[in-house]
This record gives sequence, structure tokens and C-alpha cells, in this order.
Amino acid sequence: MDQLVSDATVARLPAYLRALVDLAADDVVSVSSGRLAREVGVNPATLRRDLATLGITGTRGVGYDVKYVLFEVSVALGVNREWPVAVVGAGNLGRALANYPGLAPRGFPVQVLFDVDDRLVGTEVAGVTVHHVDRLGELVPALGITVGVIATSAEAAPGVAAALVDAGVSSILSFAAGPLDVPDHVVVRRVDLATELQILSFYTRREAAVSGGAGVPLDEP
Amino acid sequence: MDQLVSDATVARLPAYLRALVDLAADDVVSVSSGRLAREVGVNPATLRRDLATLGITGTRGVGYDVKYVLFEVSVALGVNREWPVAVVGAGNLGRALANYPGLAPRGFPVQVLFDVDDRLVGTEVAGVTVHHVDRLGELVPALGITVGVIATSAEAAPGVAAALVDAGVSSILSFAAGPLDVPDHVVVRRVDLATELQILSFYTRREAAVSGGAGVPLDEP
DNA sequence: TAGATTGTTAATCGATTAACAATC
DNA sequence: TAGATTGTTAATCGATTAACAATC
Repeated sequence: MDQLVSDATVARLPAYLRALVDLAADDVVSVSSGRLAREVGVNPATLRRDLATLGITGTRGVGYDVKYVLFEVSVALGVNREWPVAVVGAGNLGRALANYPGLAPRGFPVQVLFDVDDRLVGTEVAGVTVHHVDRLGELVPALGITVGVIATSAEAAPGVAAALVDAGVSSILSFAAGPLDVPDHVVVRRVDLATELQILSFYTRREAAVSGGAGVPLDEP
Repeated sequence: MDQLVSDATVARLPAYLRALVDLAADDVVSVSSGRLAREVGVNPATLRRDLATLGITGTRGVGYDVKYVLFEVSVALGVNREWPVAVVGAGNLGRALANYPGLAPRGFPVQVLFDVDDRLVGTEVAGVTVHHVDRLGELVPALGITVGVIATSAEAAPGVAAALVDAGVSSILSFAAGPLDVPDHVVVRRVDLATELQILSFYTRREAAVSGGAGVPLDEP
């Protein structure tokens, strides 16, 4: 856990992890920075620097021990332990998260769902019980949950974030539009679908303009 | 549409758009880079540079005309027109997208859903009909759709991406794990929940380590 | 030893931002 | 004119990567 690890390095770690898992599954024992970098699509020097900042070393003339690097990157990303997750909002998005098959095997089991709707309270989604959001402050600490996912409306999100923080959650992933105000020690990441689509549409229009502007009206004044 | 607009600038545009919409709603006519930058949380010089690269100008001594900048940023992000969206996968995530209230008002109405499951075909979700994925190649061009969202399993995603490209889609937002192989002229963005949570957990562990390591076992060997 | 590959220095690249002349 | 604010230059900062000595 080094203060010096840059955001750019952190953003690449999940891709390294994926490639290392694949290599380990293929029983590859040792890998050079050149090969691993090619598989991830980065420069070998960048990869070596990234690993070095995490304190991960290889052997000159040989390469990196796959199991060792896999273990260390897993530790850095916290994937070597379980982070039980509370999802707030049991609408379609919340239910999609409870059903999402990629979470539990990667250490993020959805342990509990919360909603304000009494018709949903008491039901089960993918084996996860929906509780009333009023019980969040009681159940989240009891279940040892430190990760919260906000899958509510934008209006409800700030209140939910405050409740999660009060319940001791230290990381929040929010799908609600709009920024959240949380204390410094709480880490927030946001996924905003409309923002993603806007960025996508910027590049699409540029691509269309470059390749001859086919089809997409430019609407300039 | 300037080839010179950096990714970093593009990533900030949606936030500018949001702030400008708020200002326009409050009937603010003119805004300085200082004020707008404060509202977005960026440096004023960065904001001025971003606007300049888009060809957006202000008036020295006065500031920027809110309506004009709002219009130009909207055009750059393609928000001044409708981009009908096809969602492939009518599971919980696909249904969540069809129900997501932030898309249609921001120019991305979900126009059609596709699924392989015959039990879902013919049903409606939030007024959107679910069609069999076999009809994708026919319906997507007929509906003038150029944006596809992949909300299927990771296994199905590559085939779906290929079908979308064949149908003439030029932008794809994928929620499936794993990268997609598409032609150069197709723009892809991926949202990977497990990756988001891994990055979140990295920062959470670091935060925990900095503030005394309370609660989070480090599991070092 | 000869070949390979790391770890890291130093160069490069690109993005951010302070500063200020231009100008409303 | 005096004050304000842009547009842009030039400095700074940080990240990437070529290159190579260290070393297995």
C-alpha cells in the first residue's frame, strides 16, 4: 500500500490480474514483462515500473514468477479476501447486480439488498434477501459489510450515501447520477450511464467526421 | 470535431454540460471561467483551454455566454440530437437500462431490446418491445439505430458485438466482462463492475493503511 | 561465458496550470 | 479610462517509454 502508486497504475492492475489468472490457469510458471505486457496491451517498461512501485520484483534474465505476481497483485487489489457488498435499491439494477455472475467469484458477494418498497422487502433475489432500508444501519455492521453499491434514483442517492457512511461503509460504488458528498476517508466511484454514452457519442461523431461524415448530421449553426 | 481534442478534455465535457444546464436553468446569461470551473471542480485555465480546443470562445472582460457554450458543448457531445439505442440482453441489466430515467431525456432513448430467450420475446419493458436477437440485423438498420448496449453474459458478448457491427452500429457500450474485437471505425466503451470494485478496494485498503489499518486484514505473506 | 531480462535512469511526451498581454 | 476576463505562452508537473547497466 504505497502512497506513490499512481491512479494510472491502479487502473491497469485489474487487467494485469486477468492476464495473470489466465497464465496461471495455463500452468505458465514464469513470464517476461514483454509477454505479459503484450497480453495486456501496454508497454513492457510501463509494466515493469508498475510492478516495481507495488514492490513486486522479478528475476533478471528470467522474468516474473506468475504465482508470486498473481498473489501480490491480488493482495494489492484486495481480491484475496471477500468484500461482502450491500446493494441499496432492489429495482432492476439492484437485482441485476445481485444476479451478476462476475462479482462473487472475484471476491465481491452481494450479501444483502435494501429497498424502501414494502412489496419488495422480504423477497429474495438470487438468494439474497431484500430488507427495508431502515434496517441498513443495523444490518450492515452486523454483516461486516464495508462496500456499498447505490442503485437507487438520483434523488435518494445522497441520503443513502449518508446512511452507508454512518453504518461504517468505507467504499461506495454509485450508479446514481450526480456527485456524492462523503467524508475524506470514504472512497467513492461513480458509473454514470448517460456520461458514458455522451463520451461514446463524442468519439462516434469524430469518427464519422474523419471517415466522411456518413449518416450523422452535424447540426452546426 | 477536432482530432486534437484530448481524451482528458472529452472526459470533462459531460461535467461541463451538467453545470451549464444548471446555470441555464437558473437563467444565468454569462459565466466566467472562474465560476464555471469552480462549479465543475477544475482549474479555470484548464476549462478555458478545453473550450478553446472545441472552438468555443468567450468575451474578454465579460466571460462566456451560457446558452452559446451550452449549445456548442451539446453539439460536441451529440446531445442535441437523439441517438436511439438498442439494448441486447433483456435480463435484469437490460431491463434496468430500459427503465433508466436518465437516458431518454439526455438523448439516448432505448428503442428496442433483444434477447435469445423465447419467453421474453414479445414482452414489453418500460414500453420497449423485446425482439429475438435473430432479428437484430433487420431491425437495427430499420430503426436507424447506431448505438448498441451489450447487457448479455460474457460468453455471448463477442457474437453480439459482431452482429451489432454487421447491423451498422458505430458505438457500443458493453457491460460484459472481457474485451471486444471490433473494426477500427467502431467505438467501444466498457463498464466492468468487478474492475470498478477492484479499483475501489485498492483505494479503500490504502485509505485503511494510511488511517491506521483499522479492520482490513492485509494478508501479507 | 553468452543470452536474456530486470530495474532504473534519463529522455520524451503530453497534460495541467501560472502568468500575462490582449482586449472587452 | 479602470477593471475584468479571455486566449495563449511558457513553465511545470507527471506519466510513459527508450535505453542500458546490473545481474540472473
